[in-house]
Amino acid sequence: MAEQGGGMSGLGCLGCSLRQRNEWCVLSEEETRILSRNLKKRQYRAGETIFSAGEPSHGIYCVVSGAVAIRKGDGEGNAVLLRLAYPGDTLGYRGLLLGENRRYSAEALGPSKLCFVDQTVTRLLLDRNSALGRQFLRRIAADMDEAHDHLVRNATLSNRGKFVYLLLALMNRHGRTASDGSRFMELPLSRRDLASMIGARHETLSRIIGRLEEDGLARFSGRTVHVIQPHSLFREIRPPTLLD
Amino acid sequence: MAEQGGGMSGLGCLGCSLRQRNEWCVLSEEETRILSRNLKKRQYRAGETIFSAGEPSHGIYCVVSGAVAIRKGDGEGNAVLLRLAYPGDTLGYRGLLLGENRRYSAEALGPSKLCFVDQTVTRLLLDRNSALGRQFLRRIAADMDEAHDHLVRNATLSNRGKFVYLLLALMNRHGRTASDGSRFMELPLSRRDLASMIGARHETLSRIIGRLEEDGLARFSGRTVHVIQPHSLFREIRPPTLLD
DNA sequence: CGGGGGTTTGAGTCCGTTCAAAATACGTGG
DNA sequence: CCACGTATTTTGAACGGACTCAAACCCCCG
Repeated sequence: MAEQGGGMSGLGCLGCSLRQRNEWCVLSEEETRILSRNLKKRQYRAGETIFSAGEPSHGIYCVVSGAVAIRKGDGEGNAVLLRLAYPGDTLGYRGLLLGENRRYSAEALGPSKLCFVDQTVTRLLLDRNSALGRQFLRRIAADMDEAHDHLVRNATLSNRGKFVYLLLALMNRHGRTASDGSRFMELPLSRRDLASMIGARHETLSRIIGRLEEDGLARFSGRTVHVIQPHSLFREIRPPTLLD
Repeated sequence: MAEQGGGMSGLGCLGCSLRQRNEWCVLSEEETRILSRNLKKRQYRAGETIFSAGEPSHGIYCVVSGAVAIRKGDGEGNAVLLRLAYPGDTLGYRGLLLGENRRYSAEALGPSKLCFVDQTVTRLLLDRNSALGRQFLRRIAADMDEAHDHLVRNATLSNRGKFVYLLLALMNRHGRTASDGSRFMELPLSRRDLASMIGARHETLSRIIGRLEEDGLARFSGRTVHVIQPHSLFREIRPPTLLD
């Protein structure tokens, strides 16, 4: 039977459709077989933690299906949701590269499947195939850009602006377009987590959501969001530009 | 004559003391000579711009002496000072890796010396010596950690907290300890830039500085800062922890 | 001496937080 | 299937922080 989102049982990584799009795509058939034989695939339940901050890094994870939340604390008990990871994303490469303990934790948002690749196997492949290292470089460089953009938005936008941006980003991933052109989605996150992503209290987020509804920009009901005119949300974050 | 902070004229990179501590340290003597022959060293005046966002990436820069401000705009004219780069730091590797235009700009804060390494030379060395790629991976991974910590602080700390943190970080780089144990420094940045680093208006920063002085935590006069008890500043950002 | 940038200060307003309580959804066991 | 307890979400009121707009100030430089 074909597995959902992942590979065909018999072929291992060779049959994994994700491999086309992530860093492992540069591996030869032989190398891919090495990878296949040495990874552990595992199913996680919703809310289950994949790894936690502070524990030693034994290898990297590759998201096969589902979604994963990357959380990071500041040592005072405050935890922030840094970003979400989706099928094809690779987690935990930094611990591997720097030989440090994990600096953040990863938690399955819904039922999710992940592959674990041991440190020694990764190193082996990294040595065998120098293109793999280059792929990781590109990946991290892209992640870096994202983090920097995030920093700029945080310094620039209001809480409302940050939330609107987040909403549009989530819509890109999780949204579907209705027949009338409006868009809707199931939020993959609790309000608490949404709030922590924009660095605000959950009460504040509640009010922001309230105001967004008043303004007719979106309708929220439980975890489903409905955006009538996505365009008007864009105007929120790219505000009154006179020349445009 | 020995050059300040950099290398000895005759030896090129081989004599560069910085090489010990940055990613180029893994190059062989032969490779280092290739590097030497193909880089352009240049002096920048205070405020001079090294490269700007949007222009194509032709290579990477290595800070030899001085300090460099990394600025990034959000497309609306708001520019944020992301971080400072110091001797030994390498700039602009992302454009190189992703083959994209520069996404931020770099400006010399004071008189600074930088080496420029062309794209083709970097690629050549990257191909010749796979350890160099690994070094860059480690470097970016570390930068990434820094960016993520920055994100968490932004989501967690108040403006005052963020500024105190910034002050302590700058003190680490630029500070000197007086005979009585207090510490002082020349700020390398204008208040405007300091404000943009914590994502606040410059007026707000002024008031924060005022309050810091009222509270006896620091004394500001022009660009010189004097911190009597650095310890009490630490208490500001690692707040009332009961068990400690 | 007169700009001009950078910096400080002031007043008013809005936004975001805190603390507290009510309302709603959710999962479990009866 | 319902009742219950728990966790999440919403709402309220009061406070404080941060922003805007504006004016004054300062200091350096021509």
